[in-house]
Parts: sequence; C-alpha cells; structure tokens
Amino acid sequence: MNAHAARGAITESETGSAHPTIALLQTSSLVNVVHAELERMILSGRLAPGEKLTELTLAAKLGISRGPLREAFRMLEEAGLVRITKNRGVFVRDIPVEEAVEIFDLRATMDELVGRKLAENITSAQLKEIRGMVDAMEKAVKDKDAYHYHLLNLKFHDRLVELAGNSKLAEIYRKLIKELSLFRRLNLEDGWLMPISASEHRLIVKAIASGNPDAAGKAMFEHVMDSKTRTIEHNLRRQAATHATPTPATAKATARDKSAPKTARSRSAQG
Amino acid sequence: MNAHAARGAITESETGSAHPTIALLQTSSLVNVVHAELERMILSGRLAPGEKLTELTLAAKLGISRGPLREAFRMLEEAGLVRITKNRGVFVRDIPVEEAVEIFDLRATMDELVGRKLAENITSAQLKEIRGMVDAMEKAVKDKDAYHYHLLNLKFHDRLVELAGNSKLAEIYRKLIKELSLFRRLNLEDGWLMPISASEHRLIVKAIASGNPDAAGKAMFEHVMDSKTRTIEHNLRRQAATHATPTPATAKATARDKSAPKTARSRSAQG
DNA sequence: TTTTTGCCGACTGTAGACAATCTGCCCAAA
DNA sequence: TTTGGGCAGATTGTCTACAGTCGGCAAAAA
Repeated sequence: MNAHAARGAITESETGSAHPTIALLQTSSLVNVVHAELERMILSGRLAPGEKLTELTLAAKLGISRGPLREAFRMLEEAGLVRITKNRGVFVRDIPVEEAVEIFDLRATMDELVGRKLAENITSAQLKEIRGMVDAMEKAVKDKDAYHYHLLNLKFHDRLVELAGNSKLAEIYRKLIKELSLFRRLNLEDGWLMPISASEHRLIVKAIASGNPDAAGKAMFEHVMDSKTRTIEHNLRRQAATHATPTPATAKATARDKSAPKTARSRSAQG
Repeated sequence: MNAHAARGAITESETGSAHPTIALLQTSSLVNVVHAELERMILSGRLAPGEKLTELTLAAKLGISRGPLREAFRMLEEAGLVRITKNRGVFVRDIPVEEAVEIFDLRATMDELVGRKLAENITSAQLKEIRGMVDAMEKAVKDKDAYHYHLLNLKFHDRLVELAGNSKLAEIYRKLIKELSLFRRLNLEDGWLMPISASEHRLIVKAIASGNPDAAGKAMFEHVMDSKTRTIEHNLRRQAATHATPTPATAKATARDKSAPKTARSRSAQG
C-alpha cells in the first residue's frame, strides 16, 4: 500500500508514478516549488534586478515558513540569479555589461560547437522541425509581433542546443541564457532588428542542412556575436540617453530599491 | 562605534575591513563555511561518490544545526556535487561515463577558446609564469611524483583559463573540473601517461607563444581530447577488470553504501 | 546648524521541536 | 518456506522561537 509497493505493482515507466498528483508529491518539496516559482518571477521580470527579497514578506506571500525559502534562495544564488549578502538580505542580481559580454562570447563558442555537431548528426525530421520554427519566426516578423518572436527565438536556440546531443552543454547553455535575461530587460522593443536576426536563422539552418560543420559552426558563431553587438550597443545607447537626462524619473529608475546594498550602487556607477 | 562608522574611520580598501577576524565574521556565515568544507571533503575523496550524507550525523560532527547544513546541501546540489532525493536524503554524486565524455567535449571547446585568446593577448610575464609551471611538471615526471604532477596539472589549466580574461568562462570551467573529479577517482595511478601529457603541455605553451590563435586553440583542444581518451579508456579497462572478477571485495566496492538510492544502482548497471 | 551618540524597529542567522515519511524487521497466515 | 501486514526506529520536511546584526531616527552635545 505504500509508495514502494505501488511502484512495484503498476507496470509504469520506472521514473513515473501512477497518478500525476502522487508523482508530484513524491518528487517536489516546498523548496523545489518555491525555487521554480521564484525563478519564473525573476526571469519574467516580475521581480526586477536589484530588488530586495525579504524573507518574512515573501514567505508570508507564498504561505510557507522561512526555512524552505532560504534553501531556495541558496539554489538561486548558485544559479547566479540572486545575490546574498550576510545580514543584509537577498537581492535579484543585476548583470553588468562586462559580464553580459563575457556570456555572449562564451555562448558564441558553445553555439559554434552546436552548429558543428548538428551539421554532422541532424536527421531530416529534426531539420524539418527547426525549419518550421524559422517559418514561424518569419511570420512573427511580418506580423511585427516582437514578443512572440522573442519567445520563438529562445525556443529555436534552445532546441538547437538540445539536438546537439550534449546534455551538459545544454544545461550550461540554459544557465547562461537565464543569467543573460537579467541583463537590463532584454531588448524586446527593438523590433526593427527582427528581420536581420530572422534572416540569420535562415542561414544557420541552411548551413546545418548542407552538412558542413565549419560553415554551420561559423554561422552559429557569427549570429551570436552579431546578437551580442546589437544587444550591447542598444543597451549602451539607452544608458547614455538616460544619463543625459537626469530627471527625477531617471533617478528613481537607477535606484529602484533604496535598501539596495553598496556593491550594487558601485557596480552601476562603473557600468 | 558601529560597523559603518568603523569602515568610514579607517582608511582601508573599501572591500576589506580593519581586522581579518572582523572581515571573516562580516562575510562568512555557517552556510558558507560548511559549504566550503563539504566541497573540500567531496573533492578530496574524503566523502566518496555514492556515499550518503545524513543530516543529523553531519550536523553533530560539524557542531551545527540542520538548517545551515541543508542550505549548504542545496548549494552543492546546484553545483552538481550531490544529489538530493526527497524524503530519502543527500548523496555524493557519481558521474556516469556518458556525462564525463560530455564534460570533456565541452571542456575541449572551452579550452580551444582559451588557447585562441591567450595566443592573442598573453604577456611575456604571463608566458614566463606558465613556462615555469611546465618546468615544474617535467620535474615531477622525472621524480615519478604522480600526485604532485596531478596538482600542478590542475593548477596549470586553471591558470590558463584565468589568464584568458573571461571570468564567466573560468567560473564554468571550474565547475566542470569539480564535477569531473567525481568521475571515479581521477586516474592518479597511471603514471606512465605523465610524459605524454607533459610533452603536450610544452606544445601548448609553444603554440601560445607563437601568437597563432588557430595553432594554440588546436593544441589545447587536442590535449583535452587526448586526455579524455586516456581517462575514459583507463576507466573502462579498470571497470572491465572488476566486472570480470566478482569477488566479495569487488561487490563491496560496487555498493559502497547499502542505503544508496535506486537510481545510483541502475546508473552503475548502465555504466 | 552640524555632528555624535544612544535607542528602537526590522530583518537575518541559527537552533530546536514537531509532523510526515521511509525502511527494516518481526510475526502471523497460507 | 513464503508472503503480507503492521509496528518501531530512523531520517527528512517544515515550522516556530530566540539571538545577533543592521539601519535609521531622534535627542544631546559641540
């Protein structure tokens, strides 16, 4: 009657339990759920970079005690999404430009490997699948639907990395993407760049389909590096604009949380 | 009289406090210390792969309560050094062969990038430094000091990655190295391979010094891939040997902890 | 007015207690 | 002898309580 007996009795896949609710209770604790929820809130921007996460407040909001919440905080810290300062608290991390550049460079190298592997091993069914994704993106471009394009773009690259067949690579790639999303609100608004990005995707698929590892790797590498240039320059431009007009609104945006720790301030001063 | 006033009064570097003990208290909590200590014990093999870490036992041994220990566990889990199974406990992770292969492939790509960057940017002083490390390794080869060579080898590669100038790259590289060290006791004993590895190091430095990014990148890449082949084959050979002689001693070594979770057993069966 | 000092509220760090779950063992029944 | 049920010990999940630290405010001193 216990879990072990149930698992033995029912001839299911070894990893999955009979009832989805049972599986949920068996695998996920409060820590897991809270971790996932906080990550979702951070990546969606619901919790903004620099914002302070007060234990008691958040615990009350989620209806749990501080223990599991603190454990989730430690996981998020290790994942690079929050920063914990002793006796001061937990803050959503704010990725500085220099770090964003480093992530882009690293991503470019990893994506080059992805391109090489895909050119060698991709199947026709998989090729068809990613072609469909590129089609969808081009449709989003026509519709001027920047948000939808953004999601498809993430999905496209994530799927490519997944298809490359190195799960460790995929794991780290996703970690990098998550951190990168904290780099001052990914430029969803620059819709005019969508056509360029979309055409590069078409080139990537073409290079992969050709079966030439060098060409596919190069296409992926260049695409990421171009994306880096676009993102960084866009960011610098916007930052220069805000610095040029020190209005009260700007000041408020710069110091979102008055209790933000010292390092956050010095970092933004450097940036 | 409080910390803020003291920091302002004493003209020290902004990040460091006056007294080292004070700085220690300000920066490190029990969680940090325990995390570092557990990581050290795991990487040194003091806590072996598959071993169970019981909360109450460990907490008593370290003289702390379960709370901070659990937080440290969550950090180690995110770092890939332990695995947490709900209601069952925490276990030192055992890296399967497939994952080790993936890590080596990923490392090779990252090291290729390191070689390229170093060939372009390394200074003469840095070149001199790593030449000294290679000299030290060759001395260890002559002395047949495998353990010392192992440490120097780790230091050599770590320093190269550090000198490449991408801190994110270095961070992830170190994470991978830590995980890799859990791949069944890194082959310290195969001393006969040291000369080969050492000569490759000499080639790497030469390629970097030449200032040719392609050559340096290739030298690094090939070195890691060769290292992968050596490590994996050595491992498979040893594993085949142990499987061929199912003595009681072997059985004991296979199932180090009788309470090891199911997945660990199935994994070793696959390996 | 400016600076310093002491106090207070808020929050984090750590410990201990209680509840829930798992695992192994024993015993009874087939 | 084997199988199934149930009890007991051990261990984990979660919550609550207490101690320590930080930051700000106000009163006092210069």
